[in-house]
Amino acid sequence: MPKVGMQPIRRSQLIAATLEAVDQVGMSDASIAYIARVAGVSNGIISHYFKDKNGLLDATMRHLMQALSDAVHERRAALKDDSPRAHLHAIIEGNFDDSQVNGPAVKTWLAFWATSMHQPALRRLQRINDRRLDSNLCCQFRRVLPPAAARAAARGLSSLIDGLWLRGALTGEAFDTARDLQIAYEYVDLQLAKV
Amino acid sequence: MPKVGMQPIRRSQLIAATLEAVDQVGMSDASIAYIARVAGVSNGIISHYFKDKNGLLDATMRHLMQALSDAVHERRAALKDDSPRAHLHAIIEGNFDDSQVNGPAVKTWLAFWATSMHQPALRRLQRINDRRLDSNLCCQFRRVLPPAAARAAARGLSSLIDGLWLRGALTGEAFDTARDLQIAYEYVDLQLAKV
Amino acid sequence: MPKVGMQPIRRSQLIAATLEAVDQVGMSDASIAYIARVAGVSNGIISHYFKDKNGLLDATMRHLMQALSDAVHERRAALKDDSPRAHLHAIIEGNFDDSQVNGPAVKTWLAFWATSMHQPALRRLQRINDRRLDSNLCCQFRRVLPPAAARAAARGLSSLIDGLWLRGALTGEAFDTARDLQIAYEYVDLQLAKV
Amino acid sequence: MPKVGMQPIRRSQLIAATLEAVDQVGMSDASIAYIARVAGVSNGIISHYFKDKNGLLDATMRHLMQALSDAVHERRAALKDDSPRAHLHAIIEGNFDDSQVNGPAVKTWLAFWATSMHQPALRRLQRINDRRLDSNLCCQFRRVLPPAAARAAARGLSSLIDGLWLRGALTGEAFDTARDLQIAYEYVDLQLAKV
DNA sequence: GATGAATGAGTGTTCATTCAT
DNA sequence: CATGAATGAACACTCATTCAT
Repeated sequence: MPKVGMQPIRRSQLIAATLEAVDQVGMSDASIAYIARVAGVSNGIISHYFKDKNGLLDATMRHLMQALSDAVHERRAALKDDSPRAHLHAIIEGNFDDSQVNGPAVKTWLAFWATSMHQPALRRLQRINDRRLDSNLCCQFRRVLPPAAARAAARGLSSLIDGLWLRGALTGEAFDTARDLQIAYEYVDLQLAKV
Repeated sequence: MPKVGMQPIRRSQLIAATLEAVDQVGMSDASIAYIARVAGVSNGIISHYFKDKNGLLDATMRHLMQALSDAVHERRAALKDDSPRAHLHAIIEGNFDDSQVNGPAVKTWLAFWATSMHQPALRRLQRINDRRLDSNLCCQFRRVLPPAAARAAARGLSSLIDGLWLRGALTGEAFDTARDLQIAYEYVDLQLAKV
Repeated sequence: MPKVGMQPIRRSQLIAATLEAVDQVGMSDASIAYIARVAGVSNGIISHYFKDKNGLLDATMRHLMQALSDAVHERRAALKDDSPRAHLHAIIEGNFDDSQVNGPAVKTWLAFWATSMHQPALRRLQRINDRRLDSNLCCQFRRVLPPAAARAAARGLSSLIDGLWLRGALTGEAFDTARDLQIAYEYVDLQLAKV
Repeated sequence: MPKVGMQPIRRSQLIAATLEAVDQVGMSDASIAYIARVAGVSNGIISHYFKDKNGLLDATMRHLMQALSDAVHERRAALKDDSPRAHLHAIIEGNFDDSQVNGPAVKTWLAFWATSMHQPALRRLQRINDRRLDSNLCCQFRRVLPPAAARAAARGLSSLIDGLWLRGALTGEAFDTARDLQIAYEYVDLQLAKV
C-alpha cells in the first residue's frame, strides 16, 4: 500500500522495531529480516529508508540520544529553583528517565557501547553523549566549587550515574530508580558540602 | 609426534588470541578463523579444546573474572592494616588492576556485558561477578555502618567503580587510573565519615 | 497537467539515458533506478513506456541499429559515383560514423553482443545487423568478382570492419578513425585488384 | 570428503565449471550458486579457493589467455620453416585453436570483453592480450616490410583475426575455421606481396 | 501521465561446524 | 594431536517489478 509522505512514519516505525528486536534477541541476532518482521514490513524497505543496516542503527542511536537530551532539557526548563543543586538533580533525573531505563533502550545502549569501540561513526556519537553529560555537570559544579574540584566532582557524578545505570541494566530486573536517585543525590550533596 | 600436556598451554594460547582478536576487530568480527590466525593455529583446533566458539568465549570470560578475583585477593592478602578502609582501597585497586584495564580486557568485558543480556550462561557468570564485588564492599562497610547505610554505600561504590571503568573504557585513550582511584577513595571516605 | 505526445520524447530521453548509464557504469550496473536517475525521472516510468527493462534494452539496440543503417544510407545516397568501390567506401564510412564509435555506443554494442548470446530476442536483432552488412558488401563485390570470391571478400571485409571497431573499442582511448579507414580501404583495393 | 592438496584440482574444476556455466546461461546468470552446482560442490568452496567471485573470473580469464598463449607457442616452436610467413600462419592458427573457438570459451571471452570496459583488473589483462598479438604480428611483418607498413599490416591482421573470431562467435553456429584461416592467410600474402 | 513506496526473490559472501586425513 | 577441505545456512544488500495515489 504505497502512500506518499511515509518517510517519517516508516522511520519511526523501523527505529521502534529495532529497539524491540534488540530487546528480544540481542543486537547480534537482530538481523534485518528479524527487524523487518517485527515491524511487519519487507526486508527491502530498510535500505529504502536508511540505505543500509548501519544507517538504521545510526538513526536508532541518535533517537536514544535525542530522547535523553529531551528528558534532561524538559526537567531543567521546568525548574523554578535556579540553584546548582536543582540543576544537578534535574540532570540526574533526566538520565533515569523512562526512555533511558526501559528494557529495549538499556539493551540497545549497551550494545552500542560495545560496538562503538570498533565503529568510528558510532564512537563519535558516543563521545558526544559522554561529553555532554560531563560538561553539563561540570558547569553546575563550577558555580560553587573551584575548577579542579568541579572537574573531579563532574567525573565522579557522571561515572556514578553511568555505573548505577549499568548495574541496573545488568541485573535484568526492573530498575530501582528511587534508590539509585537517592545515591546520586547524596553524592551531589557530599560534593557541594565541601564548600 | 603427540605431545603430552598441551591442553593447558593451548587453552591459554587460544584465550589470549581471543582477547587480542576482540581488541583488534571487535567481538562481532572476531571469527573463529580470525582468532585461529592470531593464535597461529588451524581453525579446527578450537572445537578440539573448547567444543565450540561459545566454549571459547565462556572460558575467556572466566579467565578475566579469575584475573580480577586474583588481583583483589592478592592486594587484600598483602594488607598489614585490617581496617575496613584498607580493605576497600584494596578492592578498588584490584578492580583497576592492569589485567582489567588494558585494551583487550576492556573491550572484551564490554562485549560480554552486552552479549550477556541474551545468553543465560554468560549472564550467570556476569551476576556472580557483580555480586561478588557488591558483597565484598558491603562486608567492609557493615563493619562500621548500619546495614541499610552499608548496603547503599556498597551499591554506590560498586556503581562508581564500574562507572569510572566504563567511562575510561569508552574514551578509547589510556586509563587515568590515578585520578579514578582518587575519586573512588574519596567516596569511601565520605561514606565512612558518616559514622 | 497531462501532456500530449510525450511518448516519443520520453522514449528518446530514456534511450539516451540508457546509453549514458552503460557508458558510466557498465551494463550490469545500469539498473533501472540508475537509468531513471540519469534521465531525471522516476523508476516507475520505464515500465510505463517500455513495459520492462528488456523492452528498454531492446529499444536501445534498435536505436543503435537504426543509426547505423541511417549512417550508411545517407552516405550511399549522396554518392555521385556509382562504382562498387565508392559504395564499399560509403558502407565502411557509415560503420565508423560517430554514432557508432562514440563511447556510450561502443560500450553498449559490446554489452549487447555479449548478452545476445543468451537472449533470443537480442540475438535475432544481432543477426539481422550482421547479415545486412555482409549482404551489402557482397552485393558490391559481386558486381566485379565471381560469386565465391565475392562472398569471401565480403566476409573478410565485414570481419575486418568489426575487428577494427572492436580493437578500437577495447583500447579505451578515442578511435583513430582515419587509420582504420585506410586499412579497410586498402583491403577493398586489394580485393578489387584481383580481377 | 576433505583431502589434502586439493587446491590445483579444485581450481581447475571450478574454472571449467565457470566456462560451462557461462556457456549455458551467460555471464550475468552464471551465479556462484549455479557454477557451484555445475561443479558439483557447495557454494562456499569458491571463496575458499578464489576468495570471491571476482577471483574466480580473474582466474578463468587468465586460464583462457594462457591457453591462447600456449596454442601459439606450440605451433611456432614446431615450425621447421623460420620465414615470417610461416610464423604469421602459426600465430593465426593458434588464435583459432580449439581452446579459443569452442562455445564456452567464445562466450566467456566475449563477456570478459564487455565487462572489462568497467573493471580495471580485467581491462589490464585484456590489454596485455591485445598487445601481445599485435606485437607478435608486427615483429614478423617488420622482417620484410618498412616499419610504418608493418604496423599497419599488424593492426589490419590482428583486427581481421578478431573480427573473424567475433563473427564466428556471434553466428552461434560452429566455426568454419577452414574458411576463416583462408581469409587470414590471404591477407598475409597480400601484405607480404607489397614488398 | 507520473510518482515513489513497497515487495520479495536472488546475489555474493561469511561463518561455525564437521570430519577424513 | 592437528590440519584444512568442505558444507550449508544465514547474512546484508540489490533489484526489477507492481501499484495506490
